[in-house]
Amino acid sequence: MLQRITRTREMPSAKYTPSEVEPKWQNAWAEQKTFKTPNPGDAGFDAAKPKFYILDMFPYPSGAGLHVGHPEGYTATDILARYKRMRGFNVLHPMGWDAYGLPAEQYAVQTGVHPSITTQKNISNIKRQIQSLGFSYDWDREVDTTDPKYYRWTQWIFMQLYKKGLAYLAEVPVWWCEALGTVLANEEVIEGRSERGDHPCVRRPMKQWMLKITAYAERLLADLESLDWPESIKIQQRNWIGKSEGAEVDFEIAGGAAAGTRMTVFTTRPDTLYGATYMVLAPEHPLVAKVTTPEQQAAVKAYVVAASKKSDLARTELAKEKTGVFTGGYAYNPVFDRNDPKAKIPIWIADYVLMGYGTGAIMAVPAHDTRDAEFAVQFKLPIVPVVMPPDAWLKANPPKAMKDTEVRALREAYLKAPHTFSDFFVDDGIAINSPAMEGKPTPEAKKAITAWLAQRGLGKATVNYRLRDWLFSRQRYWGEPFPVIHMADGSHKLIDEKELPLQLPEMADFKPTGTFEPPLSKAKDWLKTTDPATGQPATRETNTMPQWAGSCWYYLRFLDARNDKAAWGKEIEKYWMPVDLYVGGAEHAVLHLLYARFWHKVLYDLGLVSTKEPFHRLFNQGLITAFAYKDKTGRLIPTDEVEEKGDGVFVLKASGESVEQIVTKMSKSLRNVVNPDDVIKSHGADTLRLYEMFMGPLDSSKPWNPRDVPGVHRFLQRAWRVVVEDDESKPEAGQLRANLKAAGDGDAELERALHKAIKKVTQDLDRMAFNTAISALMIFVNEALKDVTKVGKTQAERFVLLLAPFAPHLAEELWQRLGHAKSLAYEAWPPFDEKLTVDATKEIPVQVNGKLRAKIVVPADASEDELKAKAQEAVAGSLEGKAIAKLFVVKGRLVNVVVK
RNA sequence: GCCGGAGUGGCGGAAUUGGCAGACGCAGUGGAUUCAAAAUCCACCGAGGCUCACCCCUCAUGAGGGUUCAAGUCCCUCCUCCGGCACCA
Repeated sequence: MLQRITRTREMPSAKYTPSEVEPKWQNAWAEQKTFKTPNPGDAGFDAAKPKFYILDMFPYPSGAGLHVGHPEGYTATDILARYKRMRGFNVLHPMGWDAYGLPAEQYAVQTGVHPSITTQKNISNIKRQIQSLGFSYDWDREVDTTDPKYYRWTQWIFMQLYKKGLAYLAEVPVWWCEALGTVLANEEVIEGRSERGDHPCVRRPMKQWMLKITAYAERLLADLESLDWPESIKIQQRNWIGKSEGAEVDFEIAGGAAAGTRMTVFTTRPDTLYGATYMVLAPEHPLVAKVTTPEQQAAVKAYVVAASKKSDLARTELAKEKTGVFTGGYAYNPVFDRNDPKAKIPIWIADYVLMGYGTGAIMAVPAHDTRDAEFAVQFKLPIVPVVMPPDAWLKANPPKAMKDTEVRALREAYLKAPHTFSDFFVDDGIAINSPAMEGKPTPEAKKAITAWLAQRGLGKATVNYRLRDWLFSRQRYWGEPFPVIHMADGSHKLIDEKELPLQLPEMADFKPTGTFEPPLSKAKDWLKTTDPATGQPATRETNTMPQWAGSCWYYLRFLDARNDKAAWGKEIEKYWMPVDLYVGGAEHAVLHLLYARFWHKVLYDLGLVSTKEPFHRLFNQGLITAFAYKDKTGRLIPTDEVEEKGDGVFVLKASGESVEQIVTKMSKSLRNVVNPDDVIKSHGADTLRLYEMFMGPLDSSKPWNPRDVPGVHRFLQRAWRVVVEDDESKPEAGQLRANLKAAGDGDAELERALHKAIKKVTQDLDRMAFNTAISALMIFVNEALKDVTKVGKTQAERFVLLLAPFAPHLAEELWQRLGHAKSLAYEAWPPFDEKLTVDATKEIPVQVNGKLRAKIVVPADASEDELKAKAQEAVAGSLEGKAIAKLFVVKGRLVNVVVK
């Protein structure tokens, strides 16, 4: 009896059963450490092989677990990792956890459960989910940013930045969220409310740690050129860095208390200097108090106070109308003689000028700048044209009364009254009313006036960046503590490296302090320390680092994750870096990718890494969306309230009212969220992997259609059937098909189909076109199942290897059943013969005057003459009585006969 | 407003350099198998027309124009959707 049960268990299944096959192989890979990757110097390391570092953006282990968007990118990288191993690469493919984050801390505030407990629980859940998909990560390299063994080195890198003078304390305005009791990063606040919880936030100045990313602005911009990244991401980074070239120009204040003081403005259009009819200072500008006359004092003060209460946002988005106040003061425009009445121009303050950019002061040229124009119109300030637009512009934007007027008249009108034209001219033209550069085109005029100013010590060419320094501290508990102490005299210094990691104090109470002090200020014992160098009492920094810190360098820790002597080994870094392919969502286009590049460049300057850039190639996967429905009033309807009535017609179950199918982000309220666990349970991990890749191109967003999942599952069943007899009514059920038991070449036509598939899959993997690669596999299986007894053993084997990166569990099972004891993970990728990828004969379309008229069957390599002859024969009927004007023959493609 | 990206059957999507538009999958229709069903297999499956049996014809890749023997693909104008930035002088 016992024996019988054992025998039954050992009997291989006849049917494709993912729930048996998948855990079996996941366990085998884990036990045998199939995907453990040796480093240079380790046993088993083969230096002769080329390297491939393929990285996923590591996830935040949220309590909600994985959604189907995560496995999309992870599956793509896993397929490529497996493929590259089979192509003979040393593949580095790690995974870890970006585990600091606000949710765990908020949960701690509500429940008192320590964030590390919540975090570990979430990590183990999400790790289970990731492992259930059969990804080939080297789990011996797993990292967790909240692990002291990891953040010790995050703190160490901060110390390097500090020592280089790239970290400093500054009083800056930050978002304070009363309800959450913390400061939030700009990106965590949307329209003045917290992203999480939707609580109101206010701007207030606080002392914060800043990192001097602006010192690297030029290199961060220039080195983008060398990267194989999506152009859209590069453009976003360029915009964010916002380089603009122009000039600084000094204006001297005329009269009053500040007479003679120089006021410097930044402009990208020094060529319009003769058109500057007023000046504007940001309300926070230090010269405001000095230039304001006693009569204007009250009005200016009121405006400055009002502006300080507005957030940056209110100053921009809500302010459709320009506001400002005249200070009563004047300045001399340096291009005019002091005695010239045009030289003296009024100084205003207005909040459309920002203190944080350039010098916080501008020269206003209303004729050639839309913002200045709006302001000038509002406050009736003079508008002087100094750039003559091209004729085409004048004709396209004439004053209302001057439509169809000739250009000469338009030019005269422009000189007299540019504001009467339908738009203000802000582009390049010819300098006018500008003696120092009269008649010069804008680019030359800029050079001329900049040189003119420099000669007289009145200005110089300057480059400005929009990029600001990085606000690097948060008033939170759950983050890396700064390795910094503050002395009684207000100075600060780094702690000793031997003290690392500086661990977070254990706390029972995570509630906000109720003041602006961070939660760590409550850990009194931890707070007080002494400076070992001087023996003086000192206090620890109570801010913690932002979540970005840990993710700025995790790709480096993966190289040498268990090293407790250094953050990573030098030789190891040299071997693996840079990351060859980095895959993740486009939401990190700017922040994470810019911060990581910044740190990497600092490490490069310190000689700690060997490459200038961390991520050579970047690929953004698209969003996975879902279907929902919309009724006539535009109301969104959850999926489960709708049924389909044939071809694209959907109606409400309750009323029968017809609704429209639309695509949305997955959301709980629309009940269209897909949980990967459910898909694995119903169809298996290989089906989930395959469906995610089959949906469409990796980089485009596409809707999840539950109805399509069984389609790819059926394909896997068919693939199984190529190898295994699955008819349970037959005595040989569950066995290898008879034609596969002995070596054999298989069918010659099928061999061609196989070579076609190998070629297509190989080429498609090289261009990351997974959907079409899978389609090629399907075509082969369809071909093979036309007569499954014709499949030869090596054909089956090569097909299984081809399938392996996509559906690794199924492939391993079939590989084993084909008689192999070892995993196929390191088997050589099957080669193809170009000659066998084309059929012996080909069907060629024949067109007459571009319209399809016939098809001819010719040998694949038929000559042009042969095609010509056959084609004319085929369309003889259509050619009757007509003269052939021309004959186009595209070899192997088509013939087009042009007749008159 | 500015900068990107995209519009192809009922649905997801294919289509090397301009060369048969709709690969592959889903859904649908008809049939085989079955006591029946599931599963599986076979056939059909853009729209319209034709003496819808066979052949064949016309139209069709968001709209309109253009270049070309030939346009989903190249050029111009416009529309719609998605993403990013938003007074940066």
